[in-house]
Amino acid sequence: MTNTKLKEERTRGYFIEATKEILRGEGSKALSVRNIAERAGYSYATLYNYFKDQTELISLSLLEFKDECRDAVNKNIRKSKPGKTEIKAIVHGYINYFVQYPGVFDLFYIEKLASKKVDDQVITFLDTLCEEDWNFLIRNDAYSKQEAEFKRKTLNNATIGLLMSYLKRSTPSDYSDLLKDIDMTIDTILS
Amino acid sequence: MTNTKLKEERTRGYFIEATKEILRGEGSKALSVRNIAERAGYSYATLYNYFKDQTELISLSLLEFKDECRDAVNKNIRKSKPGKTEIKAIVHGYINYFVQYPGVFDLFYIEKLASKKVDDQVITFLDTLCEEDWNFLIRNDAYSKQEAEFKRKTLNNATIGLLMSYLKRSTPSDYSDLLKDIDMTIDTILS
DNA sequence: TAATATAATTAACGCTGTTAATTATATTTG
DNA sequence: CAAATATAATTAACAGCGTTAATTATATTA
Repeated sequence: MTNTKLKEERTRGYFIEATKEILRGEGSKALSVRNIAERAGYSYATLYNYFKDQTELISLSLLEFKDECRDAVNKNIRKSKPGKTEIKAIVHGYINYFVQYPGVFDLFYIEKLASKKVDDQVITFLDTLCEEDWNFLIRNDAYSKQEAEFKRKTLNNATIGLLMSYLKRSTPSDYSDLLKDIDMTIDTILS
Repeated sequence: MTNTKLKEERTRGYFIEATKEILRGEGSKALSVRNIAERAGYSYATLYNYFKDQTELISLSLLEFKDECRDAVNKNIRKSKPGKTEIKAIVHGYINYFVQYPGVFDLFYIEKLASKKVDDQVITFLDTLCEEDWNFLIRNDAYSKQEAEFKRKTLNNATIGLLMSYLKRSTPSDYSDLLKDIDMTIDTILS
C-alpha cells in the first residue's frame, strides 16, 4: 500500500470509529454528519471526501458491529457443549450484547440499510451463530431436518421480537424478567 | 358542547386525519409538521394552537389505528370457531393489516412513543386480540394455564419478529412465503 | 361602528444532509 | 531553495426539519 493510500485509510478509520462510538453510546438518534466529523477531528464536509454519504458510514459500522457481536457471543460459550445448552448460551450472549448497545440493535433490525444483501446477512445473524448446534441436534436425531428448520426460524423471530419489545417498549421492564422470558421462549420452542 | 368547542374539535380532527393519511400512505418517514398542516389546510404553526407537539398527534393517530386494526381483524374472523383455528385467522388478519400499512407498523413497534402506558397496550395488542381463544383452549384442557401463557407470549413475539423481518428487511421476499412462514410459526408453537 | 377576543399567519432560530467554491497544506518540478 | 502543481480540508450556502414569538386577519361583543 502506498503512503498516500495508507493515510487515506487511516482517515477513513477515524470517521468509522467516531460513527461507531456515537452509535454505541447515544445511539443512532444522536448520529449526525457534523457530530461524526467533530469527534473524528475534521470538518463536516471533509467526510464527503472519504465517503459517499452518511449511509455508507453506517453500513461500514454495521459490518464491524457484526464481528464484535460474534466475538462477544463466542466468549460466553467457550465452555458449553453443543446442542440445546449452547443455543441457550448463544441467545443469552446475543441478547446481552444488544441490551448493552441498543443503538446497534436499531442498526441491525430497524434503520433502512443500503443493500438487500446486508439485510439478509443481518436478519439471519443470530440463526447463523447457532448453525453448528442445529446440525448437531439433527445428527443426534433430536429433531428432523424440517423440524429443526421450523424451530430455527421461530426461535430467531421470537428472540428478535422479544428484544424489540424490551428495547423499544420497555416490556418486560426489568432485565431479570427479560432473561426469564427468553428462557421460557427457548424452552417452549425447543419443547 | 359549545359552538366554539365544536369548531375546535373539528379542526383537531382535520389535523389528526391528515396525520393518519400520511402515515397510512407514505409512512412515518414522510411525516412532517409542514406536511400535515398543508394537508389539513392550515399553516404549519397553526398546528401548535391545537396540539402540544408532533408526538401528541402521532399518539392520537396510534389510538385510532388500534381500533381500525381491531375492526379489520374482526371482519376476517366472523365465521371461524374459537381455538387454534381462530388464533390462526386473527394472526393472518393482523399480519395483513400491517402489510397493507407498513407505516402503522413502525408506529406500533418502533417509533418512540409518549407514555409507558401506550407502550404496554401496543406491545401486547395482538395477544389481547387472541385472549378469548386462549381462555377457550385452557377451558377445554388443550393447554395448562402456564403452558398457554408461555405459548401466548412466544407467538406474540415470533409474529412481531417475523413482521419486522418482512417489512424492514424484505425477508421473506414474497407475501406468499410470509404466509407460509407464519403458518409454520403458529404450528411450531401450538405444536 | 368601535373595541375586544380569538384564530391563523409569517418570521425567526438552531438543527439536519449535502454540494460548490474557496482556502490551506503537501508534493513535485525547475 | 523557490515556484508551480496537486491534494486535502475548510467555509458558505441551500433546502429541509420542529418549534416559538411576534404579528396579522377574522370573528365576537359592546
